[in-house]
This record gives sequence, structure tokens and C-alpha cells, in this order.
Amino acid sequence: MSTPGTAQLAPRARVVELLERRGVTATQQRVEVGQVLFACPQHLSADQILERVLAMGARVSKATVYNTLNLFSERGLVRTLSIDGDRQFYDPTTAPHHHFYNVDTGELIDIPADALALASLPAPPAGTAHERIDVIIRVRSS
Amino acid sequence: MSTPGTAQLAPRARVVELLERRGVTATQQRVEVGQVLFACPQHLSADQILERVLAMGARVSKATVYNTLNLFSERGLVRTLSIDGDRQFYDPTTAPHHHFYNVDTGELIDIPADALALASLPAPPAGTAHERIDVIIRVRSS
DNA sequence: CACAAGGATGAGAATTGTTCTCATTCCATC
DNA sequence: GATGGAATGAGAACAATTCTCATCCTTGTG
Ligand SMILES: [Mn+2]
Ligand SMILES: [Mn+2]
Ligand SMILES: [Zn+2]
Ligand SMILES: [Zn+2]
Repeated sequence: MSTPGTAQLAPRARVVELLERRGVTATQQRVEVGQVLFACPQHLSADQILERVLAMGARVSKATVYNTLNLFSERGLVRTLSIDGDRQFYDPTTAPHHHFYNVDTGELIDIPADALALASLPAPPAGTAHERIDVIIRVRSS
Repeated sequence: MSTPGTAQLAPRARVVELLERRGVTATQQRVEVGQVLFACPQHLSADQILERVLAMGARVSKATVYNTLNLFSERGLVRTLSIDGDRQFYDPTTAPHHHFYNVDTGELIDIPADALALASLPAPPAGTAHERIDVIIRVRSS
């Protein structure tokens, strides 16, 4: 039994703490975006985040949602996923992990880092250093 | 000593054969796109392909380049890569392999499938079947 | 507790990669 | 050489994202 229009949200206090730990000023809108984004492990588009923030009764603009997500991404509060050419998804789980992507439904499912062994990693090209590894396992509904 | 404006191209006959093997009618424009795309292992955007086809003196439109790349992609002649939210890259190497992506320069480098061991693959979610695995190793210029 | 000063916000325009429309052109087949 | 269906292309349309810049907040200061 869920109250319509009242999705689960991360508590403001927890969001404020997360932002301040990364040196991000905890403004009204950033906290509201964070309450939606950090509610649970999930993968949301900018549009979905905007919808949900508006649904919780807050007032935010599209520009601020994008500003905020880009800032969160720079500060390591969110991971940006590009799985197709359409839109990006924002992933509150920043620890290393991977994804199943259902090409038919668009669904994204987390794969814990330790559920997938990457052996014999090739050395990065000369003059470069590893930053992060993304594994996307594309699946079809069968 | 390279002749300016005359980049290396795949021979028309080879391209025609590739297309016909996949049941794709070998029209003038499709063959020209193929000559650019199948010239060597590489990763080009639609715009780069258009530029190069025009540079070889052929007449093609943007719409046809996109039509052709989407058709090639459906027929398994090219693999589409989404590495950031900006544009897609088209990869003539359709056999399984992976990529280094230099986030500073935008450079994409192939990693042969056998240079990277993926052990203990998790089972696909119920009701789905593996389609393909993409590993992208993001690196920074250091 | 006013009060700057700089940072954040937002309405809407701009940008850009990609798709769509549909009239025209091409091509395989007869 | 005709012809019917597929392919092409100019340009409009779309959609995700960014930009502009006037207005609004925050935060520290007096
Ligand atoms: Mn971006
Ligand atoms: Mn596409
Ligand atoms: Zn995830
Ligand atoms: Zn490749």
C-alpha cells in the first residue's frame, strides 16, 4: 500500500551530510534532487528525477536538475551511465559495480563488483592511468 | 607521404561482397559509406563518416549516412558504441572485443577479446538471454 | 540582525545529434 | 526501355542537454 505521489525519499539530513562531505553547498534544490536520487539503488534519467522532485511538491527547474547532476557527478556523488545514444542515467551507487541492460525493456540491473571477475586486465596505454571500468551485459527478453 | 584528401579506403569489391553477404542492397551511397567505415579498425562518428565520404568526392546526405549506419547496425555489419552522452561511434569490428576510452582526448582503443578474461559471469536475469558484453576501461592522460 | 558579494536558480532560447517527411531519383526485374 | 518498389536527400522536426543572464539565495561580515 503506497501513498500515490509520495515515493520513498532519502531523509534530508542524510542528503545534507552527503553533500557537505563533498564540499557541495546544500541548497534547497540540491537537497531535493538528492532526496530523490539517493532514495535507493536505482538508475534514473534527468527527466525522471525532475518529475519526481516536482511530484514531491518542490519547485525546481530542468536547468537546475542538470546543473545539480553534473555537479554531483564531478564531485563523485553520482555516476553517469551512457548505455544508448538517447539519454544518460544517473546512478547513486558510486562504488565499482556493473550492469545488465535489457535492450527490449530498457531496464538496468546492478551487478555487484564481486559477482564478476575481471582477470588479466590489459595495461592502460602509455601515458594513461585507469579511471574506472564499466561492464555492460546487454540482454534480450526471451 | 599521404595524398591530402585521399585517405585509405576499403576496395569497392570487398564492400559490395560484405553487404551482399548480409542481404543489403549495395547502392552507390552504401558502398561509399562502407569504403570509409571498413577501411581499417577504427571508431568514427556519423559526422566523421559524412566528412570522409564527401572528401572522397562522393555525394551523400546526412540522412543517408544515418540510414546506412542504422541498417549496417541491424544487419551486424557495424557495432554502435555509446561511450558518453554526446554522439555514437561506429565500429567496423563486430567480433567481440572491448575498449579503452581516454576521457581527456576522446580516443578509443580496441582491446582484443582474449586480452581480458571475464570469469564467473553472473547468470542473466530470469527471462532474458545474453546478447553482448561491453567492457569500457576509462583512462586519463597522466 | 541588516547587508553586501558571490553563488545558485530558472525561463526560455540555443545547440546538437539524430530522426522524420515526402517529393524525387535510382535500380532490379521484366 | 518501362515500371514498381526501394533508396536518397533537403530541410523540418525532435529531444536531450547546455547556455544566457536577470533574479533570487546563502553565507559570512559588520
Ligand atoms: Mn555532460
Ligand atoms: Mn539509434
Ligand atoms: Zn548501477
Ligand atoms: Zn572497437
